[in-house]
Amino acid sequence: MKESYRLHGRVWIEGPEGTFLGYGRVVLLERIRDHGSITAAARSMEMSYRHAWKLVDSMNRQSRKPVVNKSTGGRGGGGAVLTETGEQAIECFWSAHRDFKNFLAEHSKQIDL
Amino acid sequence: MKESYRLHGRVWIEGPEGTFLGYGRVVLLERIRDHGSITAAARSMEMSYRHAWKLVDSMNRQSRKPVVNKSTGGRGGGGAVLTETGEQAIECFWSAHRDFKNFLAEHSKQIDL
DNA sequence: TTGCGTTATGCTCAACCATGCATTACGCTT
DNA sequence: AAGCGTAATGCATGGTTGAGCATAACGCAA
Repeated sequence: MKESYRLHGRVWIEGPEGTFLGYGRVVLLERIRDHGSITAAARSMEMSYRHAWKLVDSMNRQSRKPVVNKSTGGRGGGGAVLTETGEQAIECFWSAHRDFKNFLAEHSKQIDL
Repeated sequence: MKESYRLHGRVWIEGPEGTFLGYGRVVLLERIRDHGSITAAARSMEMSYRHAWKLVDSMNRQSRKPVVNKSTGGRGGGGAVLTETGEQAIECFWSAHRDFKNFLAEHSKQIDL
């Protein structure tokens, strides 16, 4: 009997103001690291800059030390750089996320309906 | 150091058409069992009858055997009764949900930021 | 036959969220 | 001084979701 039912779900890290790190936010951080700007990062994942900026702002506000350093003006107009703290945040989330995926796979087998 | 960050999340059972069983749906099933009608169940949890009906319909469509038996007209105008299959569905979800709660609590301790 | 309470279903409205656009601030480069 | 690309931010728009209202169908009771 094939599994016609599967356990799905989502996890995120909650901070003082609500969501601190979720799947989309972490991917955004990675894109910022790879592209060097919020603009390019947002575009690469088909997210509006407006929204991306708000997410970064939310993460920075809730983190003791900034997750992303933003600069305006200058050489290429400015940009955004992932900090060491941001790198750790990514690691931390993926770790929990990986365990969660295993959790879901394991429990999907136990569904008998 | 107090846990200023905690892992949160949601789980649900996915069926052929998408969500089959989630937290709200299971609570709805329990209320139907306790009240004997979709109307009363919906009211008891401050949900519109419109929405509650759609959820029940969705669950019945995706289940091999109906989760709720509905009848129109008659003694009290009709009503809704939770089936044995529905009872098992509730059990199945709470089981996964309970394990998930433990998972979240356990991993919340491991967040170091 | 009339009345009642529930299921069943369509339609409109409000809230929320993200998109998209417009505009300003910024600081290096030329 | 002028230009460039990005951060920063307000405002209008569109899509989705559930609430709320209106109405019909149903079947038993009085």
